[in-house]
Amino acid sequence: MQHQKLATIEDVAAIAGVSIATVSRAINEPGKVADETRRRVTEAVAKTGYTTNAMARSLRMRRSNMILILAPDVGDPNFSNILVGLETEASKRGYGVLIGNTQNDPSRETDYLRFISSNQADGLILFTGHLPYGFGQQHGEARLPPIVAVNEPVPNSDVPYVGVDNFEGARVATEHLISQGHKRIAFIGHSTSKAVNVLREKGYRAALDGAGISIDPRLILDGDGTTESGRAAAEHMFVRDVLPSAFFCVNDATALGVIIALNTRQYVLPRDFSIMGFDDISFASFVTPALTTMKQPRLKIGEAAMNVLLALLEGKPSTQPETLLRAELIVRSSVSRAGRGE
Amino acid sequence: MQHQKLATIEDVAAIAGVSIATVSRAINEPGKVADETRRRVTEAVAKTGYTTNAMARSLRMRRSNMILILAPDVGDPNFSNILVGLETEASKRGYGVLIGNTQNDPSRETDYLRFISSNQADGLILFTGHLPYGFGQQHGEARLPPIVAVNEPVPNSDVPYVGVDNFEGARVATEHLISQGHKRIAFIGHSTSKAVNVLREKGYRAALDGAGISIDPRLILDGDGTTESGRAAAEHMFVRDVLPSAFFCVNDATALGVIIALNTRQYVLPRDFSIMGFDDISFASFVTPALTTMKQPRLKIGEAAMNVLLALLEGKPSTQPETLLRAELIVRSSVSRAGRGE
DNA sequence: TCCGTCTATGTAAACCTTTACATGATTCAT
DNA sequence: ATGAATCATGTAAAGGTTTACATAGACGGA
Repeated sequence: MQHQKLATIEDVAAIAGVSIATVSRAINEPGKVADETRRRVTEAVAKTGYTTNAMARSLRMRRSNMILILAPDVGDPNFSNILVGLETEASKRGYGVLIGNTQNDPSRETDYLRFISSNQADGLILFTGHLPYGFGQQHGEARLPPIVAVNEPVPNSDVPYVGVDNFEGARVATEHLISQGHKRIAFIGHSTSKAVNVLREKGYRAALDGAGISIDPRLILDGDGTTESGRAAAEHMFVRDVLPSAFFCVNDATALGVIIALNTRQYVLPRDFSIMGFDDISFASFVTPALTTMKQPRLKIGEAAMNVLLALLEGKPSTQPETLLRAELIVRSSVSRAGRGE
Repeated sequence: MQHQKLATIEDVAAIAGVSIATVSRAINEPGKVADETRRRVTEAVAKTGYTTNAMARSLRMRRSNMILILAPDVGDPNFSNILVGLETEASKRGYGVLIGNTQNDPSRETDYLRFISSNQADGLILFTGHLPYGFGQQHGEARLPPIVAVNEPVPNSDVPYVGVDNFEGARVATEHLISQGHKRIAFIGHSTSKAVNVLREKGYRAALDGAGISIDPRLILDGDGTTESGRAAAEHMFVRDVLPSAFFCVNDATALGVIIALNTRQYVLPRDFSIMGFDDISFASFVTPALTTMKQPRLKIGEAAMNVLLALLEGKPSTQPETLLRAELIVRSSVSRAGRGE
């Protein structure tokens, strides 16, 4: 009773009194079949509950209508919201979504290639920022399928990229601080190694330039995007006693670190200092003070990325190398007007 | 150049000078093949970069080595951490993981059945708390594959369930409050419609019973698990002026609502009131005061659920109808010793 | 020496589609 | 009336495996 022998196209053909080719056509290209025949087939399908066997179809057609999504950490909330967009769009177009958690482990990355090399997936979405280890090796190794990178671009490649416009978002964020009267604005999270950090810093600089505010290098501090690095950077400023009136942090996690440092030093926020984050991760609205930040359009990023990939799969040449979506300014309470004329 | 015609088992057979049957055996049942032959096949595989076509294999073997995961909201952080466990365990055993976001939409649920009925997935993990709409209909409709329910059991069914032990967790949480000297402990989140809420309330009652504390029905308030319902419930207590010294909330979201209500009323926490949550969602450590709560073993839940499903797939009879995992008490700062002798 | 057993391998069917090509009927233009 | 073109359908191959069954050789015991 486990497997009650599902109806095949042959059963349908027998009942409808036609050949299996006609059944296939009636289902996939209804226009190519006479009205009366189509009716009989439809009826037979209904009677048997026939549903076409995806395996046989994939084998014959050499494609699976599946998309493989590779991410270093599937548990990352930032990822999962983008996933919703990816999945929604894929499902709309009849594609299924396969996920692989690489944990930045090369052997796991290689392992997932089997989905590609055995035709189990037609396309690939990468959150890892690099091609899976083992790709494009010698002959016989997995060929490159259509690929789209999300969040982290793949350097030195022509893989199309979809993500938030970090430069523009950082500029808007910094301009918001400027519009509140801030002139001494720190940037926490300088890093030459992460593309995201670099772009956001550029946006920060562009905003200050645009407002004719000269940049004080002592207000630009290193960070790696973690809460701890944010805390350490803020602490460092107090030790050196070079203080800003506002902190623009490379991301919300860093901003949280800054808030912790300032709270620890008994400052009242946002009276004494303003803080601006980037990302709008889920806890941003729960910190005290609630974090003013730039919201990543995660759903849209997912949808856009999947659409780019599906276009590629349909053979449409990739239109543009990257698709950038705007971040949205979310005003909460961690930013106030500059007080002491700084 | 798109498809460079991957090597097939036939190519390997030709190079190794054996039949395709032998190649298949050399790969899948190495013991059944002579050492020398096995060596030649292995060599030929290496030379061609052969990798078995999963579609053909699935077609022949009538199983896909894929698991379909259906969840109402894939973006839910609670889900995504469980997903990590599910995926890890599946991947270890050579299974792929397919995900479907139902958004509680019956038509989407039905839509995903195609994966089952076309043999694209061998088993099903359900987060939805009910069988997909359209299941078990008349003949021809999708047959039930092996299924495991996670987080929300499927009522009136024999679907095995894996989740946290809500009763036990709630008891431990309440006992913790009691151990801190609290006697007037409110329960926020009473509901007869959600299994989770009912179980947690039972745990709460059991702890009070165990400590010989009589239950004041006025301290048990309705809620649906949302932050707003928590805020409203706390507010309600002040209006009626029936006050506890501690709040045990059905989940962290509710606890957040209570904290917001108390902060708004200018109480100092946890000096004036203690608050205990359940779940340990990501923001729990960032609220002020940081929330003491019961941590769900999400990773383990995922792993356990997948293992139950895989056992089912291997034909092992389901051992027990439900697998309950213990929640862990996470002490932060929202609970303090009872102050005013209450 | 002969027979039965065991081992290693090969042959071919089955899994279920899609689709190139063939066929026969019908329509249309000349 | 005839040939070409169009249309609806059928036949059969191809897609790449796994595996039941067949075969043949080696081996051991009587």
